Amino acid sequence: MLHVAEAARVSVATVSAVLNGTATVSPELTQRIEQAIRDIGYKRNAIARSLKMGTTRTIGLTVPHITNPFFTDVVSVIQQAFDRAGYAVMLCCTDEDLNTQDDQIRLLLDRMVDGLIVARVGDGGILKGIVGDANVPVVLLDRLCDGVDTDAVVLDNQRAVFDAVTYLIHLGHRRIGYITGASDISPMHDRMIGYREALQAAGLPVAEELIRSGNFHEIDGYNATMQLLSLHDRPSAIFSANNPMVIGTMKAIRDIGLSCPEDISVACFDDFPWSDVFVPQLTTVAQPVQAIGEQAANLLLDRLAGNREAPPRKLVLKGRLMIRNSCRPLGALAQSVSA
Amino acid sequence: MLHVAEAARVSVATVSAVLNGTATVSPELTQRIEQAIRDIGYKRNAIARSLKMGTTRTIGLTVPHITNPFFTDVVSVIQQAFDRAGYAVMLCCTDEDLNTQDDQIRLLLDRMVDGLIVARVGDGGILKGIVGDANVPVVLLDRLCDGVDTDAVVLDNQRAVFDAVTYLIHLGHRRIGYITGASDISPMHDRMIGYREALQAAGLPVAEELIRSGNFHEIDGYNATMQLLSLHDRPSAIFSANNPMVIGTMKAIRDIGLSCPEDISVACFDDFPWSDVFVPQLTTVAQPVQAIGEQAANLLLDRLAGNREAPPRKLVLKGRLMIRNSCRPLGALAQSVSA
DNA sequence: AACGCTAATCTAAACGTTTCGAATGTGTCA
DNA sequence: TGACACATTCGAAACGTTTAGATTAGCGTT
Repeated sequence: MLHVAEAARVSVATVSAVLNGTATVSPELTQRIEQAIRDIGYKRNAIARSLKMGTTRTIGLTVPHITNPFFTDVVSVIQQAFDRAGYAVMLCCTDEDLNTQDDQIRLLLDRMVDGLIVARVGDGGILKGIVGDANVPVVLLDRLCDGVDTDAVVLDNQRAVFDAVTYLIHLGHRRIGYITGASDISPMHDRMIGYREALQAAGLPVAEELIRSGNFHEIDGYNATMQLLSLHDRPSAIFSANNPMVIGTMKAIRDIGLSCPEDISVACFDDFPWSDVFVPQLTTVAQPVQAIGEQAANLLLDRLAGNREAPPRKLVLKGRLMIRNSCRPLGALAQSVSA
Repeated sequence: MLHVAEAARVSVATVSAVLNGTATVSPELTQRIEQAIRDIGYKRNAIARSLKMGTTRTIGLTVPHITNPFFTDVVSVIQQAFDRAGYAVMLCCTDEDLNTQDDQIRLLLDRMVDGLIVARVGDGGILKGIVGDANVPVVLLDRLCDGVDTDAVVLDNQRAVFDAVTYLIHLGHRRIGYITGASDISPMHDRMIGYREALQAAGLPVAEELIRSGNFHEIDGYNATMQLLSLHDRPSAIFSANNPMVIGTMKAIRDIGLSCPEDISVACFDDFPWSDVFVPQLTTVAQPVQAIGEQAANLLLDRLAGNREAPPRKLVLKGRLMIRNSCRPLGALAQSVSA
């Protein structure tokens, strides 16, 4: 900027003024300065600007796993939204590990991000400390957090699973296996409630041996399914509470020599682009990823625009059951269908 | 830092010294300073540090689409690698659009990223200007760029497609449809050569009507496949040169009332987690995503570590044909197999 | 006791912006 | 003609670090 000022024979203050349009400067000088900027190929140093202004126009985004297609899609939407608003996005993957998440949040705060969108992990860790206390607004994504009262956008997980399991019950299924992630994650907790309530609402018992818990990974889904299928009275349907785990479920079914939906019905949480391309076409609970991402971005952008005082806002969106052909009717229903 | 210095009754220079270990300071003061840091909860301002040091310990990463599973995986690997090295990653999606890419590269450079990893789009745009000229090292990912002579890691695309198409020919296929992306993207260009060479090596003609070009999206693959399948002498196999497009291919086959592999064989570029879970299990060319991401990260980290003078390094990795059951033998071969 | 050497600490400039308040010039009005 | 308002422009401080070079203190030598 100094060079530009010299070339245009003005002070740096004037250059700054035309750059930001913050004061009226004569057409003549404006012209000279713009010319000098072009000649020199000057680019304003955003770091220096950030230091002075106290804002970086950068936000931090942390997700457990970017390879989970749900998060992939949401990250993509969020990135686009902030891009439009002139913000950069720093992306971190926490690998479902609380220490990693804490490290990365520290990394982001050190770099003075203006805001944070967090699909949190564990019990929240340092997140609890920075919400409210600090000056950086936080939006929780997908997962609420005890003791962290801030903006959030989540799914009505309970209702979504309730609907899906009720659908299975209507098809005639009575013993429905359920594979979940760690229950200290709010969506997993809520989904579990939805499962239990659906059974209870239909007057069915909740058999604890049909409930298996894993750590979100494909291998966990595989092992859980193996256990369910070796039960002496094995389930006729399995609901898998997240996407990577259902891959494990499908592989376990294949490896054990069964097929879906003939021998066992499968439904799962999270839709993905291939859902209706292959056989079986999976019945899933689709999350409105576009809306989730946009709402999260909007909540944060609103705070960044200065609206700091509004009380925390919690947006709850609805899932949608995508009925395909991975679940088959049982008993009397099966008769009427095949007839 | 000023507050820490006052609390510990020392100068800021001394605080800086213990923070960075850049000078010997007495145990007594060290102790006092560390105590003050804890008391105050002081965190060093990375922006001010960046301004002074001229380095941000942040890199920029741009990819065309993060929802393409190939890029998802590579982004994930790269993010982890830089995380380990204490770098933050700014992620941008260019949406296969050159102007968007230029905007985002400018955004990243404004923010003074220390380096750039780019899966470029279009003809490179301002990329050409910043390589060599500027002080920020650039690593090309997946896609080379004419006129941009810098570090790169790519696949041997030509060979990979050559092998895949040769495999189809060995199965007895003679008319093999080929669906590609824009040919100004180096991988697409190279893959096309591999396709042509495989046919030529087998003494087969290259029928131009079997070659269709799209813009990487599912819908493009769908339309191209529709066209191929309505040819009066339709192909017996289709090779789709990227992942989103093969979804379109599968949907088109389904919608037109055919099935894979009975009526038409399909193979494609890029493996994905579901490849072997559903029916048909897709035969794919798997890229070594882990290696690609790590090598790209290593190339850049090496430059960041100060090795600026070494000539550009180009790493070419091998793809791997994952033979599953989406391609069936034809003619005499089919006889012997079914016998 | 004067000297030099080393180790520990500090002062102050610099990084590249923004912005407040001061300075300068021009025109208007009494 | 002098006073005043207004429009432009500028000087310099500030943002929070790092670091070169200055200063000080302690100690062993002669």
